[in-house]
Amino acid sequence: MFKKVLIAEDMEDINKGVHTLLTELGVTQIKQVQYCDDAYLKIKRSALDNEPFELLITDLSFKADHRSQKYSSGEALVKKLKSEFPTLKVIVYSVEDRLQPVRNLFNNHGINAYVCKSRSGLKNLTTAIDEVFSGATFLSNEVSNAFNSTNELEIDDYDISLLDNLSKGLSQEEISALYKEKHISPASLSSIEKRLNKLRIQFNANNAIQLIAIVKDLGLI
Amino acid sequence: MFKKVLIAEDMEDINKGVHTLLTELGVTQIKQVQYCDDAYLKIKRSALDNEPFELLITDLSFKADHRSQKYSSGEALVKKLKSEFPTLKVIVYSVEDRLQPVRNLFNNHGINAYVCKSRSGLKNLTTAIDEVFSGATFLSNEVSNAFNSTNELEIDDYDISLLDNLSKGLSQEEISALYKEKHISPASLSSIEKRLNKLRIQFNANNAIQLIAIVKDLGLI
DNA sequence: AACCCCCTTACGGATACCCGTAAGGGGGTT
DNA sequence: AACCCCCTTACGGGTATCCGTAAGGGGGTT
Repeated sequence: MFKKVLIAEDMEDINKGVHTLLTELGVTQIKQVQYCDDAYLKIKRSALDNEPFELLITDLSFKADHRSQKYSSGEALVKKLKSEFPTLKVIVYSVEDRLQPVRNLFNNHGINAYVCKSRSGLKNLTTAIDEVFSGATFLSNEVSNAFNSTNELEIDDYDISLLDNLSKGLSQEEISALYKEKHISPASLSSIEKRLNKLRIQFNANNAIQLIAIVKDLGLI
Repeated sequence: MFKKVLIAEDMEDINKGVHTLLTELGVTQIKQVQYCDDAYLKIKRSALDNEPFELLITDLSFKADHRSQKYSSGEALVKKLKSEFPTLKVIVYSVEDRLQPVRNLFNNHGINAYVCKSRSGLKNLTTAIDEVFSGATFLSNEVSNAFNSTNELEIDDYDISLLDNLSKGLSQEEISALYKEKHISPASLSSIEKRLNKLRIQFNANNAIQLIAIVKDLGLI
């Protein structure tokens, strides 16, 4: 079993619950932090001291408060840590159950497990820790179809950018002008109309208003 | 202090944390449930047995699973309970920090306290329990300006209905026709346009698209 | 090179949205 | 009754959107 584990979780009750679990699993060195920056510093410090953490269990969302943070989310923290300490195992433990963010964490940041906080969250977390310790990955069944491929979308970053700009109040013509300026292609009004038309069909929306409402609900923007 | 308290919270780790807290506060009879329907049944049962619960601490969101539920959210549960057992004290303990839902819980359902889950969640919960026990109400400072009046809005149910129909893809003309059919006033296209114009100004939106994006973020619809 | 496919772009018409102006119609005040 | 205020409604013009059609252009195949 892991010997040295760090828990990053801003809510004290959950933090306590995970700590209890780890103790039961026989982890001897458990540290807890409530801020992302503290997590980074602790892991950095331990690495320098040649007593590195083997596993990080982290939440995704950390409420902002008076302390200003360099890393404001679990995602930012994981991104930084995985690039600097590739051997560190990371389990994300979050309520987030949208597929897109989960895919992103695996594909772009290389996390080792994703566990949804839920009724059986702690049980899943136990399994995840076992799996990760044995070198495998783990995915809660709430989000198990994140890699089902056939699922939703072939919506790319361009589509997201389009929807995002729309939701910010830009007209399609303004988006066109913006893309021409930033040399993003396609930039013509006509192409933007076409792309939005495709998205409307894909999401079964009558108009741009409903389209934005739908993708907001899905958490795409 | 309260003698008999029920905790309704689907996540086992938090549930456990709250239980520990209550024990430390000297509450002798603590029951825990992970489903809204169980909460209702337990409270009903205890009332019939003349050993009623004095306090309910409940979450708002309960993840749906295989068990179909009559009350799917903490709000539905609270609404039902407060109408049937007006003397039951209710503390809502949730991550939700949008002002509108909080206002709604106090104004329409008569809850006694609202505590945001956060770093200092358990501490706030302790205060809330004390306050409620002494007959007062409590509001986490994360949402303390829910009743600041000068804050946002005088947006009424009509506005919400308008925004909701817009987000469902209806054109303004279709909404007009719908309102005429359902005898909702004002129903004319002109009035609907005016109302939406007011909302756009109020929320600083360039167009209907951005307006919907904003009110979705605020959780108004 | 000639060909084909797909993506980008341009244009035009129908519809919807945005905005100002103005007329009708209660409800309360004098 | 006459007046005023506010809300509802009607109408018209400008702009944005939705949607079809068609022309240009790069990349790969024969």
